[in-house]
Amino acid sequence: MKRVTTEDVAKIAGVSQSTVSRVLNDYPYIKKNTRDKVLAVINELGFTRDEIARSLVEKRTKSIGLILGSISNPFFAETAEVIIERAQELKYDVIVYNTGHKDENLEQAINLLIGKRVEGIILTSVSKNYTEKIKKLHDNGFPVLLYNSFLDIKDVNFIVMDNNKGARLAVQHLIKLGHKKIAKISGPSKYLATYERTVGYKEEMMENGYEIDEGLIFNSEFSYDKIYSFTKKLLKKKDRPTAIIAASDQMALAVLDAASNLNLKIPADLSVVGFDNIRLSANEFIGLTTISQQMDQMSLTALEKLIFLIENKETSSSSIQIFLKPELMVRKTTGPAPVQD
Amino acid sequence: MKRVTTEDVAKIAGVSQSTVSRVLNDYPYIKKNTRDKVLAVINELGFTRDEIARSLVEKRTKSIGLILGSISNPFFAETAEVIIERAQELKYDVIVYNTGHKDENLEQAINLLIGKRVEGIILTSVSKNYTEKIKKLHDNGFPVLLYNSFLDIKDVNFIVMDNNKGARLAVQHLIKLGHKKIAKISGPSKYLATYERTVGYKEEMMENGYEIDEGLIFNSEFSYDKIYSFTKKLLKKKDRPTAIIAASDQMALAVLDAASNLNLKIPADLSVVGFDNIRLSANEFIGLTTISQQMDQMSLTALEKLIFLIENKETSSSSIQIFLKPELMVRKTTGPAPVQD
DNA sequence: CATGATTTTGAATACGTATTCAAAATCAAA
DNA sequence: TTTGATTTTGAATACGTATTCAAAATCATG
Repeated sequence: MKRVTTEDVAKIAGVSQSTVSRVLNDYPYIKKNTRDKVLAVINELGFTRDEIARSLVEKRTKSIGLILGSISNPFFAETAEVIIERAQELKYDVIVYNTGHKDENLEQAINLLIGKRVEGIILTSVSKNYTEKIKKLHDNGFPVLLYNSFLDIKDVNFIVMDNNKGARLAVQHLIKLGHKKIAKISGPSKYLATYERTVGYKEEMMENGYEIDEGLIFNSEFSYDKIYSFTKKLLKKKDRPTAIIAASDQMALAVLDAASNLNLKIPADLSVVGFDNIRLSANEFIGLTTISQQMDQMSLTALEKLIFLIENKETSSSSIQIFLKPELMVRKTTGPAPVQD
Repeated sequence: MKRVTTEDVAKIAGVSQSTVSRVLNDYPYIKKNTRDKVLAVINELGFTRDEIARSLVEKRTKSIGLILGSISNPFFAETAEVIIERAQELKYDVIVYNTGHKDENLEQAINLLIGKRVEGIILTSVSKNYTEKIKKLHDNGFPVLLYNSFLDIKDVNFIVMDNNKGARLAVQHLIKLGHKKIAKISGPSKYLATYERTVGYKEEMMENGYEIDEGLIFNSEFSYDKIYSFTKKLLKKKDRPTAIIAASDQMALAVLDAASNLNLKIPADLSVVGFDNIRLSANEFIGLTTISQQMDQMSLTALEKLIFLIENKETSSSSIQIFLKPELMVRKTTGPAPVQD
């Protein structure tokens, strides 16, 4: 499949390469006659412009990078969907990487994306270990946007939920329902969001006069199997918790699964709260009580802000820092605390 | 952020641009001395090779396109995850598009990807309307792989499940459980897979001595809301079906949701079978009976076959056509037919 | 139809890299 | 040391496009 170039088109149309290029770019000063001739040849040969070559001279690739923790988690999938669709509308394409929450993959993904000259990157799930790397990118004027992920860097662009508040909402809700033994299963401790939520949980517990039982706070990888088996172990204990706050809706599903395996009734025996409000949570068959992140809006904003950063790189210098308000969505997986023996 | 080029590096290191390029590409004949000098400068300046320029001369982009129907459907999300991760290992990057099952988006995505000079495309959800377009690509020697999607084109590469057989498995299972009124909610009729499954359904019904009730066969878009409200209407009827075969697990979830809303017990009042076997289906809390597509293997194979096609474009000419065997996964959403009044 | 303004075109160049070709430097052997 | 082979380097060019700059063609006006 020999590539057809503007040169080829030019030769056949009997004009110069520059003229062909002009036709492609809708230059004003082209005789209708030649334009038609060129377009005809373009059509005939099935010419398509080589965007790679174009990128080289334009110094623009019209593509962005999207680095996700794990696409199979609906939180990321739904995010990706919104971002990718909106990007297509804006004529950007999206190179997606999936880190599987592994730091080395994140590092590699960033490097490859920079090499491919993407014009900006949306990053989810950035661990504390990468603070320096992100800072350097940002300081170099490269548009980076942290999504649902927070780092302690001055001026870096991010869009996140107020994690502390989110955790507090979950705790408040459960306390109101009479729960005293509330477990918290968090994500890996390398994420700052994890830390903040844990702090929120602790603060809210204490402000309500409960002591913090460190034995009820866990960090875990985002692996279904790990959460599942871990939860089972937890729920088999004599003094098991009556409620569990999971770090994400997906985790919550694994928790529900474990509970189901032990024949615990939800919410009669156990209340479960998730985080994210993925679409599935609203499914009446499941009805997961959760802390909503306004995902659709968050991801749409993320994309648009990134594009804004890209297209106003020179002029604007202010950074974008958005905190979204979390919201409690009460559904079927939470209920009054059971009277324990 | 002025870009650092090999030229810049060369100047500072006191060598020629070609030498820098050679160092980057691990050419054998470079004096240790100069190599070290160059590498030092590269490091110091934070040089990263411009893969765009490289692509232009190498005539390779090391990137592929992935066109999905809807990433928020776990079937596609899980597929994407496997493909993207394996691609990263093989040093390819993946430009993802989401068509939302809209033909015009598919068309645009293909064009943009071709423009970006991706070396191959994995396509899901290709409607019949695009047979010609795909055929042309394929005939031009461009590596295209249809994933879970079938078109009536000679020699085109695809990897699909045996849809007819899959539908038959579902029907067999339900018939064995005593169901007589089995509804089939299919995807849009523009997909050949839809057609094949419907045929499988009909054939199996007839071979078991049941008459085909066209009033029990429906085509619907993959929209949660549509499926939900449609199913509710269907289930409110006096002579409602006792079992429903959905076109995908995600659809099945909407069906379950509708049933739940009507207070129908699953599977006592209604049996539901899905298609795909997304991970969530195995969740004990849900336990969806479904037809498994061996998704992980299917997507891994898809990527590797596409790469094979790319890297052996010249030599090999045989096409890749893989039919995977569907498998029935019996779980909690199917049970004996209720005795109806 | 001459003139100047305007429209239309082509030749040449740049983008950043890899590679060819030839020259320069180094080395080994006599 | 000289020779011939070998290693190491640089200059020039190509990849496919966009754009500058100047020349050619066309037009309007007197």
